[in-house]
Amino acid sequence: MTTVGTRGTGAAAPRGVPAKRRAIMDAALDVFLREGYSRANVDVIATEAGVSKQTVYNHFGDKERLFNAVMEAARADADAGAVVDDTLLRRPARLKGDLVKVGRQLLGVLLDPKVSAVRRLLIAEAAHHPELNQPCEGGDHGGGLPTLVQWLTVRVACLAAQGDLEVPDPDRAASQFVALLAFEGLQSSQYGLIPLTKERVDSISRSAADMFTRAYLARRAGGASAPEPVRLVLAEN
Amino acid sequence: MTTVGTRGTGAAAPRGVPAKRRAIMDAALDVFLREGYSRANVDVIATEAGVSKQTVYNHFGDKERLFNAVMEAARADADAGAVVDDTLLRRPARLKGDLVKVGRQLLGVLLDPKVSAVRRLLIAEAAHHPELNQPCEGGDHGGGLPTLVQWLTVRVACLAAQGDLEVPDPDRAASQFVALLAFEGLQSSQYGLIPLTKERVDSISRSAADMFTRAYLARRAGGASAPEPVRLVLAEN
Amino acid sequence: MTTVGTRGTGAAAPRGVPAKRRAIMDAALDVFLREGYSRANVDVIATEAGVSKQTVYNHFGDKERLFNAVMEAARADADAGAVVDDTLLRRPARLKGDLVKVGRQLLGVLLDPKVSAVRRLLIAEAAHHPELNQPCEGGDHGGGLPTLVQWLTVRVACLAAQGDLEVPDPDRAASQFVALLAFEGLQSSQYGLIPLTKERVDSISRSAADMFTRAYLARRAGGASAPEPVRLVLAEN
Amino acid sequence: MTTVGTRGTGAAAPRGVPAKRRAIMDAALDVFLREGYSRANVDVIATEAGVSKQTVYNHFGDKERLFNAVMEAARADADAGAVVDDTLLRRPARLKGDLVKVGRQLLGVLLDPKVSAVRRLLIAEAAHHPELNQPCEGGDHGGGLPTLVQWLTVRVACLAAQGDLEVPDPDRAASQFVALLAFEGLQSSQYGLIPLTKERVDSISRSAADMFTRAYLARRAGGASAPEPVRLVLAEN
DNA sequence: AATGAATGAGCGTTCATTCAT
DNA sequence: AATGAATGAACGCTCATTCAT
Repeated sequence: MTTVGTRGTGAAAPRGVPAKRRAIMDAALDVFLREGYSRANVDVIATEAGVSKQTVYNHFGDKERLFNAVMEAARADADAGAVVDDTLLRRPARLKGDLVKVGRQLLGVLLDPKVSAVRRLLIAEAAHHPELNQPCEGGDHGGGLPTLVQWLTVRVACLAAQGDLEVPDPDRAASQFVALLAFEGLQSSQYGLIPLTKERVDSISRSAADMFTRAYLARRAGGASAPEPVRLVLAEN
Repeated sequence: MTTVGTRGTGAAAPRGVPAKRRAIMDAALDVFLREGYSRANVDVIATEAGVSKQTVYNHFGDKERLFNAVMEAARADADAGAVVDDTLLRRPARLKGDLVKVGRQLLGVLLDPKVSAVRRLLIAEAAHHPELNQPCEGGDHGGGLPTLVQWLTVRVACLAAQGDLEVPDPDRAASQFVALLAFEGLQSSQYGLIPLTKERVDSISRSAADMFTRAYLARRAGGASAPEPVRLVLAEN
Repeated sequence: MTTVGTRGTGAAAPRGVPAKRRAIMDAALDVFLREGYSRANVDVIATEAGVSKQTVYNHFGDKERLFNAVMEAARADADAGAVVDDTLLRRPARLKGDLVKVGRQLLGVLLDPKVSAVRRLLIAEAAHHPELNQPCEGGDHGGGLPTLVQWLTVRVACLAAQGDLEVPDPDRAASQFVALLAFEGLQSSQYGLIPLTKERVDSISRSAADMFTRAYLARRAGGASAPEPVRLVLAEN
Repeated sequence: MTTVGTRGTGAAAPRGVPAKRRAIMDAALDVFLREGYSRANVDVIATEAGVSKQTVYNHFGDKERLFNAVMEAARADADAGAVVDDTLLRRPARLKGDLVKVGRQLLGVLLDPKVSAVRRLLIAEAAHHPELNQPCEGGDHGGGLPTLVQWLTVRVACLAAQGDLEVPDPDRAASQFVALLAFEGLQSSQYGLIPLTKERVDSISRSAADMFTRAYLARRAGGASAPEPVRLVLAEN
């Protein structure tokens, strides 16, 4: 028996159809991200995948469908990787500090080179491949943003329920925090093309956390992160 | 007289080198925005410009330089169009309402179909045409954002100087307001691909204005723009 | 059975890769010789070879490499065809007559239309394709000259060893005989462009043979073609 | 008066029609020799001549006629430059040495880079421009060979008349001497593409002179240029 | 006579896709 | 299912030539 099943001979060099399909998709993603859709060359994809060109066509029909399959998978991957430390934002006393940490982590996944390349490609090809952006409502461009916003929404809602935050709409507040981080981060890094310095990441995160706490931190006695006397004055009213 | 001089009969059909150059750039912008860089066909550009292909090459050397020239001009145009009503944000009593209006106008210029197409193309080609995004620091992608932020910074600083706002850094605050608007707007509209409903624009603008005022509105007696009961409740504490 | 295997029905219409490669090279040689390198049109070559243009590029990469491959093969062919009657120059008594015959045959292969066309093309493109003329030392331009000179050198050396010729350097003498023939022949025929009359060929051959015998024939008794008394005197030593 | 006649303002910068015609021809010759006919670009010629393209067309009609005019002039120039020291071959005692000197000079003019380039171009384009080689009978390819042969013929005839040479046909003998030099020189130098070392030139010249004297030197007392012992023996008679 | 702009045909090369094995 | 060879349609760019000034 020469050709074995998918996991026949162990993990060393998986053979068989699924492995080839996977190799093609990996190579295709690389090439599409590197070159863009129309510059990408099916020959190059086949070569980098180690298969013949016809095999690519047998599996995916044409370049367009290959692209769609690859980008869908890429976005799923990006979503899977969009996680932050789940222990954060659980202790009110550390709220602002945790927000900064959340910001740093979020910028990390958001500006990850591969995730960024996916996002740029989705934006680039949005007009020519309408089916790409339909499924994901809210118009996410490949960074797992909905996942992150959802997580943050829950945390904000909890903090609000505990009285630590004063938010009229936790979902909106979560989105706003992400917006502050993401917009600044994307603009500064040319949509992920040039990496941000650690200082810049910190600065962006602190700015966002600062505005967020200014806006939504509950104004009660001992608010550590709201030392301004004006608030006290306001409270007197 | 059939053939007129260079500036013969007026604006009806301007002749001469500048007019041709202009026609080429207009056609090229159309085609590039419609098709993207590598899909764009120089033949089509020439035809749409009403000139021969070699005339395009005589003027611009090659496709790449044509692209650069066109995109540079497009960004300049976008910057020129990036203006909001300059009478806004001058009367503290109307601050929040004015912020909402500023937001609506800003989203209008930001999501203008052509401006959006330019931005998408700049993002799409950033990796292959590094020279495109260098000049503009802060990494602007074709929406005249720096211009708008600058204007807003001035207004914020004035309001802060009058004591109406309490902002540690007017530039940062202006950027944040824009970030709230722009990120939400871009995500919702697929980077300008699908127009936003008037309601969505209003919603985004109000959310941004709300967060902004929550964060930065000075808390002094008679804060007209902070009528939320929550604060009153808060004041009672 | 309509479509046959690679080597199906014999020589009638050979199929397969080698046959196509050969067809391309044949067509390319024809076109290059007819038009020169830069006038030659790859489309025409493909059509004359009965293949598509991309097949040409699959096999040879680009026009330049196709040219190099074709010219190398053409020179090898020319060398293979560069033979004269090997029974000549073996009998001293017929030396001069044999030299004339050698001359005629040599001019025949030298001025063969195809060989001449190859030589003209090699000369024409020498400056633009330096790799073409490097391998063959002595700077041969496609007529198998080294082969012929080598053969002649051997014969001259043998005759000298027998005392029939008096040559200080057989190789040089052989080259000189060829030079006399070739230069006159090439000049007269416009480098093979216009065929030489039989009379002209004879005249050139006789002149060369005459000078050769005058210069190198041993001066001993009975030298039919050397009636000068000096030679007789010389023979007495 | 701004534009003056051809020699208006002195030799510094000749103006006027003839100067322009000359400038075009000079530039065209450069470009044609450098690039060959079909690679040569009329735009480049015009630019190098310092005139506009249309001026080229006004003067010469089209590329073909420009080429013909230029090549005709180039051959005339080459003929004009084809001279050797006219004091040579006048003293029998120095005959062989003078032949070597003639050979060196002849190789010098024959392998002059520009003359060689003209020759290569004439050979290259012979098939496509039949009118180029018609006028000059004997099929000369741009080196002034007929001129040199003619001069040499006269000298050989004189020497023969004096009894120093024994030549059945001075014209043929002169051609043969030139053939020995030229063929070897052209082959060795890749038709003038790579310069010959001084040693190689000497070697070629001596070989040709040696064969020539062996073949045609009159065998009488005092043959100064035949130092071989056999000849000395011969001289004793 | 001279110029700069313009033209249309053509060329080398590439690419997504399909046959034949 | 997989391969290597083949295809035809484009595409970016160039060039000899001409028009309008």
